[in-house]
Amino acid sequence: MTDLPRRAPATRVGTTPAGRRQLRRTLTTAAIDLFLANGYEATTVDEIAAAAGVGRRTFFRYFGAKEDVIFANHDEIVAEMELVFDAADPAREPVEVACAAVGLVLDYYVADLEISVKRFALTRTVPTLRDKEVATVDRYQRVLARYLQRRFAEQDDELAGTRAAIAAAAIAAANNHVLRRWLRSGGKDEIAGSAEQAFALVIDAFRGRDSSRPAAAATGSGDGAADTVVAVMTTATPLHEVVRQVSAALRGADR
Amino acid sequence: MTDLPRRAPATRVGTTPAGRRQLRRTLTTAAIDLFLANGYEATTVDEIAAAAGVGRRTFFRYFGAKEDVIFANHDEIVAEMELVFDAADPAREPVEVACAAVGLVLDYYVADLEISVKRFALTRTVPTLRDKEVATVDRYQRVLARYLQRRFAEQDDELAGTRAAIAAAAIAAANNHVLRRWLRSGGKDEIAGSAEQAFALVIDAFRGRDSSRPAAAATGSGDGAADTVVAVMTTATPLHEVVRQVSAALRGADR
DNA sequence: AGCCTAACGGCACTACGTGCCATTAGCAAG
DNA sequence: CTTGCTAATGGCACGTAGTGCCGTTAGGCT
Repeated sequence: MTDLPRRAPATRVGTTPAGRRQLRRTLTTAAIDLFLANGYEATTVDEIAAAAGVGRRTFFRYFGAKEDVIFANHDEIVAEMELVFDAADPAREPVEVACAAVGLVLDYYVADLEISVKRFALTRTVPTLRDKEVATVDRYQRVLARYLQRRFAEQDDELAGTRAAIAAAAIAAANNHVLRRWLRSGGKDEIAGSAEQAFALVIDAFRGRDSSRPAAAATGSGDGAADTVVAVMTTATPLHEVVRQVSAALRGADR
Repeated sequence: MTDLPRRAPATRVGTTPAGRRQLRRTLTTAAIDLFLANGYEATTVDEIAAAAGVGRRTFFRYFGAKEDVIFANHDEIVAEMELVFDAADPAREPVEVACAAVGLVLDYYVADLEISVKRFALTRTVPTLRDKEVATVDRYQRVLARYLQRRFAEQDDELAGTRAAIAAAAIAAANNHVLRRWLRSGGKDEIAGSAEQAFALVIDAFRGRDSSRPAAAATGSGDGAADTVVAVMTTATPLHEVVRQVSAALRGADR
């Protein structure tokens, strides 16, 4: 008789994909702000859900665990990385392709500066979240390693597996290092250049030794101790392309 | 009156360090066997404690969390790695020293083949444990990175931080790759040789480049829509240095 | 023999994560 | 407009991890 109805539920936003995305984001921002204000452990899922205007049970339908709430969309990024692999020029250096793919992670972070910086403050402070982030990075890294392993195996590299694992780790580390430095600056530093610089270190270290590729950069060779390379390009050329060209040219010079 | 005493507690083993180590090990092996038999999630801490003949509360005095029980002594390993760094010949290649230090991890795993193999079966299967292991590896990696950063900075490497992070990741990845392959073979494969081989890949990739000096990149600016950059350098110049110069030049050209 | 420190067990409590179910918003069809 | 269906949501209950607290007592010391 006096069955008090449980409660009038808020409007049903999860029916449309856009609505789901919106609510996910609302939950994420609410959680981040609460974490920063009161601490991660001290914040309960109930509070997050209440701040977002939904029930606790709904929170767990959107995020499998409390710690997941600040790491939005790693699945999307992985899927996009796979697309990069599929679309990549098969003649291009595998490590370069992998660097380009992992660069997508940077893009995602840059696109959401506000959240990225706050998340960084949390992952630096809260061990649980740090570990979770490390695990996330490890997933990217395994995707990279699988791709590199395929490519290296094509090149008859008898150490393809080992080299792929090492190179993937190096690429992920380069990405993370640049990313963290940028986040520590609050997103103010220049990032594209330092990313290219860091990736260049990796590419330089793990260049395949399948010798030359055609290059737009000309190599004027002397037969002295050090050959000379003259590269001409316009400032409209994206930096990563510059690096690719110069790298190829130097490789062509049997460096 | 009939105050039934809580229970006759088992003999108090934790008073001596040797006793504590023994009980830790008992808990670890009991946990591993239960995990393998019934699954990680399905095994409760109560069951583990009971199997080891102690109370649930005591379990949490020995391990901070359920997932920690299968990862014994990472603190010891880190401490030992620091010792290796302190005792290392300062003239030796930093990356080599770091490889030697991380080799200690291999030693620990080899010394406990039985547990190592079982733990591996778990970390391969249970996501929670996998993530925990990844986090553990990340701690080693940071220790390596700090050491390498110091050493690289001594060598006036202006990219010491970046290079250290990348090299540390590569070293850790090499170690893990070899370790996992060995564990997958049940500890039957030869390991010392493949470890040397993998480390050689890393050492080769990150050999110190104290030889060459940079060549300046000149920026010839036109005031058209796209400026032109002419970079002149020798092939002895390491690629990362080339990139740095070009990047700086392009940035200087108000890119 | 008597004390003292601390290892241990038990209890209670909070919060996470999940299965289950009733409710009902939003939509499609008549 | 009405009816019916689907699924998003909220509430409830339950198991369990992890923690604070306290009483008990083993093992060592004087």
